[in-house]
Amino acid sequence: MTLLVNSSGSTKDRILGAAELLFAQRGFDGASLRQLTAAAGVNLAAVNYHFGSKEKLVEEVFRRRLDALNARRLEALAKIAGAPETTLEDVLAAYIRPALDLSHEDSGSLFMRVLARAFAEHDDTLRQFLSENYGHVMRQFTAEFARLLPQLSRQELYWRIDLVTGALTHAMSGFGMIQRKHDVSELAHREQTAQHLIRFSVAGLSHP
Amino acid sequence: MTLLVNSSGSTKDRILGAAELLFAQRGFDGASLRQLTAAAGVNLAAVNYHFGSKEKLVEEVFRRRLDALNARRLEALAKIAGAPETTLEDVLAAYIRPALDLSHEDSGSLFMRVLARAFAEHDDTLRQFLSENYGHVMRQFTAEFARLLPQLSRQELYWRIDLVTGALTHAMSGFGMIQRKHDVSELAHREQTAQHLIRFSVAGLSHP
DNA sequence: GGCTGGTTCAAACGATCGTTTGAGCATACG
DNA sequence: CGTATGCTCAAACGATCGTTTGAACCAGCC
Repeated sequence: MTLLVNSSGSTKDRILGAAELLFAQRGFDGASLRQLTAAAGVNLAAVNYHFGSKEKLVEEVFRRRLDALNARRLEALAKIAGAPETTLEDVLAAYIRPALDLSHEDSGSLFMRVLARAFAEHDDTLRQFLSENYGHVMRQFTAEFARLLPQLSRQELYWRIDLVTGALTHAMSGFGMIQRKHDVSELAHREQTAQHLIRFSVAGLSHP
Repeated sequence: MTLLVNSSGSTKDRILGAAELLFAQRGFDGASLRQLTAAAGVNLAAVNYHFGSKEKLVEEVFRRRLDALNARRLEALAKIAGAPETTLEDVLAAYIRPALDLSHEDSGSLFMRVLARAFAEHDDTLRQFLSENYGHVMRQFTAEFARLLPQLSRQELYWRIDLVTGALTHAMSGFGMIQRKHDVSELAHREQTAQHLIRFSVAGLSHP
């Protein structure tokens, strides 16, 4: 069905691109290395040669996007964290905007779908990988939320962050897929989406 | 690893129970019919004999729970829909409480996990099945939300409902799994959870 | 008893899975 | 030129997949 993804680029990059697409469409188990390498236009053995195993390939698909994404998130957070005039909107924007930006670079929107899948899977190996490598990001954001919402108990705060995370993950996994009206520019659409997500999250986090 | 689920009951029920558990743990592709029938303590061929195929079994796992769940939701909604004194809290309670109740019947909490998986998978066959059979439920709730939030545009309302749905699906897929403090009764825990979800959803739907 | 329809069973079907192998190819360096 | 080194390739490995088959079993009914 799907033929040739990314006919240019190195073998590793072609594999990563095809993996992102097929993992998003059919899941980690559903997408086979044969479908994947056929779509990438590379030999079947190339996956094990370059990545070692299918599981390592999955991790690399995450690493390639999350390293950059979370770096941008932390960079944006660092600019505002601790400042007295910082608002909840600012912190949420630091978390949300880098993800929406990614969704409009090359085929980054597919990645948010892959991320949503990983979120729904309660696979221990994958969860541990994500927690070990990117757990500190959520920890820093949580600390800033706690500072801006001192009236909330720890338990209450965790509940709300969990719910917001679920909402954002779900929403962003569909973003970039929906048909956009032709008279709305991509940038305006992204800005509108950001506003929806941010306002919703502010309301969910800070309600009395 | 997993041995014998539901050693009593009919063959069909044993299969459905084991399927719910393994689909929740390993996904629809990840759980094989051999693991499944071994856990159920039935013969491998029993799945195809009773259900026709693995895909039909998946549908039956959904049907068994969703028929009852959505019937209860609509029943609760019917009691309050259209009434002048009905609040957003009431409508959200009609949607949320039946799901939390299910999570504390037998192994119903596993089902919410399966549902969350189906939500993350963008598989067309499964989505169509759910939409055809249970789409009217969300449509009725949406109509009532629209009535109670007349100030919102259609587009704005859909955005908020989508975000709330994502939050609830995520939260309920983890509910029943978390370790509960021993000094908190099950009923109190469920009520506390319901309050969290309802208040969050009200804030997300009705913020200015 | 004999027969029937519903159910279970072990065994096998072809297909597909992730992974490994060893030969072949290209480029770079002595 | 010779020979390493990094990479690609077709082919095969054993394992496991969903599904099918045909015999065996077992109630209930004539």
